[in-house]
Amino acid sequence: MKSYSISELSQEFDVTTRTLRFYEEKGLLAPRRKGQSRIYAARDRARLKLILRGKRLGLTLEESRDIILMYDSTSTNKKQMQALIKKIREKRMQLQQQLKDLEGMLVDLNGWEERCMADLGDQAIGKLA
Amino acid sequence: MKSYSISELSQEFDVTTRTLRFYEEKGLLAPRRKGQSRIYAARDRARLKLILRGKRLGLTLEESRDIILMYDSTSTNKKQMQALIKKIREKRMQLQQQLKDLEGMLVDLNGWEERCMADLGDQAIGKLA
DNA sequence: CTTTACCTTTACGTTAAGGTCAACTATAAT
DNA sequence: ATTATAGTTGACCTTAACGTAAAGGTAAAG
Repeated sequence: MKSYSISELSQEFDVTTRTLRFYEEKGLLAPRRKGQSRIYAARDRARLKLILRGKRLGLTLEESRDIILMYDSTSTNKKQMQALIKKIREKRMQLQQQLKDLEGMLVDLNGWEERCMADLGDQAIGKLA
Repeated sequence: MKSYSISELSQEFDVTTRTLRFYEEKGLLAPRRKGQSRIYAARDRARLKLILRGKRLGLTLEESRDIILMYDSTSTNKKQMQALIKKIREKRMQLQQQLKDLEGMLVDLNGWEERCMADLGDQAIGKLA
């Protein structure tokens, strides 16, 4: 299976090596070692993707860690599962609110752009007149 | 026109008064004064809404300020307008990426929930057997 | 053998977005 | 007059998510 050095991974995802070490420190990544150097496997790469997606959505690292744990969670006991489902539902509600916000903001931006373009047109016309 | 005291506004949007003063300090709000007390107008309320929407989407206050400035921007000169359009497009691209991320994450969450529910079902069946 | 390129750990610094606390001020009610 | 309620400024504190610098290990290349 393909594996990566810290600099390979950092370049691929455009983060610093410090960031990768930091994520490890926080329990989000767990590369194995070869000597003292870190070796990242496909699993770590996948996790990093999840973390970065989370970041783009404004999740904290802790929230991303929760999500990663969901990915990893092998079927546990009933109480734990129910707690997990509750968390999932909460997060989904929040994401759906975010979706609304996002659509609203896109509408705004599109409106503005149109307005701006129109104004630019007016100025051009003004020049011709 | 309706106006609001700092505590009215803070209660309506569930933020602290400190937060409102902080936003003012950062140039995001600009209530007028009556004596030494702040009086927020509909305009401030609208701005606050924008700020909070931005927050939910993970925007920084500075980004939200930019967006507010777009709202306020009365047709300026051509260079400025073009810069504005560029910014709008960048932001829109970013939001569209976010939209993808969001949909991806919702899909994941829905998948997990199903899996969890299924597992819970299995356990229930196990109890009956 | 030493330079070069990567890698390591340790540790202190920084920024954003407020929280918290202290010390007032103003106004209204009792 | 005193108490209560809402407001003010100023100052320092906190947390997350890294940045940055110091000091050094390791392995291949010249």
